[in-house]
Amino acid sequence: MIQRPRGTRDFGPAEMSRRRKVEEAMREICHRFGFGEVVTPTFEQSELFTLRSGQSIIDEMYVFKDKGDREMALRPEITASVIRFFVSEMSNQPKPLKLYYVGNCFRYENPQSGRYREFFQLGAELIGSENPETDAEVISLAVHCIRASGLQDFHVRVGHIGVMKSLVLREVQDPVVAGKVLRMVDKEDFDAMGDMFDANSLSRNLFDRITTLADTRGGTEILDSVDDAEAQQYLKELFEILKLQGVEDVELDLGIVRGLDYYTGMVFEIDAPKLGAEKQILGGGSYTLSELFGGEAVFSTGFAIGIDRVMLALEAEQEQPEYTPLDAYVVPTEDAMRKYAFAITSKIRSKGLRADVDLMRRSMSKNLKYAASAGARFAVIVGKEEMAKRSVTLRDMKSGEQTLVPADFVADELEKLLSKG
RNA sequence: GGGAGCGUGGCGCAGCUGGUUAGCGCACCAGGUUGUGGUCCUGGGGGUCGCGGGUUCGAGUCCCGUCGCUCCUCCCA
Repeated sequence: MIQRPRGTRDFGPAEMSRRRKVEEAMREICHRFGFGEVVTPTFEQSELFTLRSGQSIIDEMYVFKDKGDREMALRPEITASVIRFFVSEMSNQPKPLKLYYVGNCFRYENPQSGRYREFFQLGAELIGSENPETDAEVISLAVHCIRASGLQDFHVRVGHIGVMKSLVLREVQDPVVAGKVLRMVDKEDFDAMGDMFDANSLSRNLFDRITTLADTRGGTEILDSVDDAEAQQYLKELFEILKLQGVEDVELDLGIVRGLDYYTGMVFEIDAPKLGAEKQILGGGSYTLSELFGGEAVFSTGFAIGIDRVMLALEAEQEQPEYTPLDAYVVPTEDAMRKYAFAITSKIRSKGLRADVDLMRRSMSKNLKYAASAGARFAVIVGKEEMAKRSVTLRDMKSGEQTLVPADFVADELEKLLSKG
């Protein structure tokens, strides 16, 4: 038996139906916000990703040499591809550019709950603008996407890495040491940071200010305690606009610090508290990546949603909706009626309804049983008596109620009954 | 990279200290039922007990190894 590769999943029809609904709802929100879809390759030259995230990620990617001896990687994320696409082919488009994507990504990691080697992301990038309203627009889009999925319990945190960066760069003279400090803050490794402070004879006072800042979170009222005047003003405007867009309940969290250099200011995360260990369902922020890929410096703000985790969070908080893949299942009462059954089925399908018909030459009794277990909302009984009157019987599989309808109007009648629920 | 738990028909499981033809529930297929499912009855198909080795007269059961799954830690683009 061939096994499924580690960390990958098969999705059956019922699960795909739920996933597609969530994905569709999010896409719809993206379109409403004026974002257009892009699709980029599933694999890229691996350099694209090491440029963005550093050499160390090579161990966590699926890398391979193609037949022309080029080093390729299955994409571990999609932002890098979108920015590559922008730099090489869309940089002369009118700004701002609003792009979104949905796709599978691959990371060679140890699988666990909410973490897979193949996973799915929906993300958006707003390219060419840098100001509070731009960031607010992107956060608002992100929050609306999550809301559209149906998830109730989620938590939005917004931070600004400029506050921490300016504090560290201002107080630590050696830029190499400053970089180390920032990375340690990112990893919340304050023990190691303390040791390094001692080794470089940096003041205990600065250490305390950094840890305090990393711990600063709360409502907009804590904005007043931000001692970086520029960031303070920026965040004030950002939160104001968010509120006007109906996005409240956003926590300010100055502890969100990304170690990577291209993050410029605002950073944000959303988690679903019900998920436990892997509870982050979305991450984003503003950055400048384009010059890394050989373009001019262009500011962008973007985010990516972990669709798999959103699905897990939805499962954790709500009953799964019943899967009814068929509006009608057509049942001939006897062999002589089978050909009519196909004609009726075709008639129903052509009206856009989901219909199926017996292909196993089963008895009527078994067919009704099958119709129920296959999740058909109605059975359409095609029998001799009805056909004599050019009619068929519709049977509501929930109530058992039956109605005789003219064969020519099956689909219309079904539509009417379906709309009643 | 470190740790924990688990591998027996499609799914969920039982199988006591080793003992003869490996079971149960659900699901699937058929018949009872040549015009009525979500009741019932009967029958049927489907398992090299994850894999390899060892101990033994005999291994699903004990020992060693190995692979896989799940979760935690770690890491996070």
